Amino acid sequence: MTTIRGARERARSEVTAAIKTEARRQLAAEGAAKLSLRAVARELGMVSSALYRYFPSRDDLLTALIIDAYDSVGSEAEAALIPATDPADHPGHWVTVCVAVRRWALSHPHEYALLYGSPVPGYSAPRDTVGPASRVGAVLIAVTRDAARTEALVVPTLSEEARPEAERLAAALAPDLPPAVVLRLVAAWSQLFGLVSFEVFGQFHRLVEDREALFTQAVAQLAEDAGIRRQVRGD
Amino acid sequence: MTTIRGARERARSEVTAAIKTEARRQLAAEGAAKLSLRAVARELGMVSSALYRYFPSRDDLLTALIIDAYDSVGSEAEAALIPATDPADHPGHWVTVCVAVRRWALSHPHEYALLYGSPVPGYSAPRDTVGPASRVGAVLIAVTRDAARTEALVVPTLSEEARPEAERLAAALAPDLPPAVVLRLVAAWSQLFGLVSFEVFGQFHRLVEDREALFTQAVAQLAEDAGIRRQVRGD
DNA sequence: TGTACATCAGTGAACGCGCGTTCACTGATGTAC
DNA sequence: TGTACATCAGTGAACGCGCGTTCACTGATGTAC
Repeated sequence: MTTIRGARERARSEVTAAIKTEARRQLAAEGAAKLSLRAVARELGMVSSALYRYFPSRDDLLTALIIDAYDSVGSEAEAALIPATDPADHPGHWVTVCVAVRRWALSHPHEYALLYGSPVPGYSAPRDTVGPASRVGAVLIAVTRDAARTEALVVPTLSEEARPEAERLAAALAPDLPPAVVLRLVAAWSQLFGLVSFEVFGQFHRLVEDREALFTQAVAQLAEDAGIRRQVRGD
Repeated sequence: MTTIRGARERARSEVTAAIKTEARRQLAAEGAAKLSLRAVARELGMVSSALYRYFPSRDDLLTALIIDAYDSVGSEAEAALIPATDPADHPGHWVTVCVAVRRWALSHPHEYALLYGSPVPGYSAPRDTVGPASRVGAVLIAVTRDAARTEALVVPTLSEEARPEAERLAAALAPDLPPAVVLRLVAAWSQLFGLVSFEVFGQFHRLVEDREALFTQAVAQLAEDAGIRRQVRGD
């Protein structure tokens, strides 16, 4: 069929996009709690019941926004790796990715809160969010893998208590990496968001001034603890 | 005056306590968003307007709960230090404190979310919360100070970029400790809550099984990075 | 090419809900003389 | 010890708000013959 999509189909995707855009605007302005179907419809000059042609409920709209937001941070993190920097500087790559995540969070605080803050009461994330939610973690794994490939990875110690979990995680996430490293990657991943959350949620208020300096030193330490080193010789 | 407190005064503090208790119960059951003055009053067999004799607004009630919650984690953290363990094992003390915080969080998830999750929209924490909010951090400083006193503290490196902030933080929080250490303490403090938040907020769902093992290894690493060591000789 | 029918976006009214806060009041407790 | 007045906890009605969701409907667009 060479027919262009009919007017109906085109209109449908345009309106869907407009709803998401307006919803995202309200989310950014007021936070997830204040996001309401009625307000979105009002702003779009529609009647609230009309939105039900596009999203079966408020939760489904929220889910769409969550997926978009995960994709938004995820692609920022991925993009941070692209500029051709020193290919041997693996710790530098790691820090660059973390800095990109922090920057995204600071410029999208409410979307950040939706992803990494308190769970929205009564809402439970459906399966579709799992993929997009793992993109940032995947980038951290990629950086580590790259270090391993160029022999710039020092395997850290692994206690007997932590070994079983480390092996499970490695099998699930990166079977090509040493379990001790994967364990630290998962911990580092959550600690990265601890640093970001404290800043975004205001815990550093009147306490830390140069937050970027604190952040940079801390994430560099995370890379080091995971075993990521600067590459000594090119191969 | 040797008079016992009059009936009015006694009644007042009893009712105030009953309101807080019921509010805390609803907070624990449903989360901060669902906490309403009307529901609390209903449960107490009062009329909603009566609560205004005790708390001038919903936000003031929330503030009281926040302060209580900070005091609750804070005292758990402090209490974790008391049992007479090996006094030379500073890293062990550190881990014990962190474990206590994690345990409190897991058994009070909604109160945890109120303190360390997304800020409640439209609510801004008043001054009175600052003191209680710093108790956990103060315990971590105390552990570190104890290590320093017994020469079990190795001062980490400090980059030129981070030095000014490290010195500011040290001056504000613990002038007796090396700035490099204080910088890492603040970072560790936020990373500790990153680990806890990911667990409480469900990010480890279907990913990490033995969360205690992951947690323990990660916080032990935080202590090490801050320079806290086992004491070699008694003094 | 024209007609009959099916699809579906959007309307407008309604249901039922719960919330925070104000206000004039009643009646019990406390206080000063 | 008794009386007059002040204080204050709690009542009940009301204000004004906004929400998610359902449902019978109209009218335009698309499709099959």
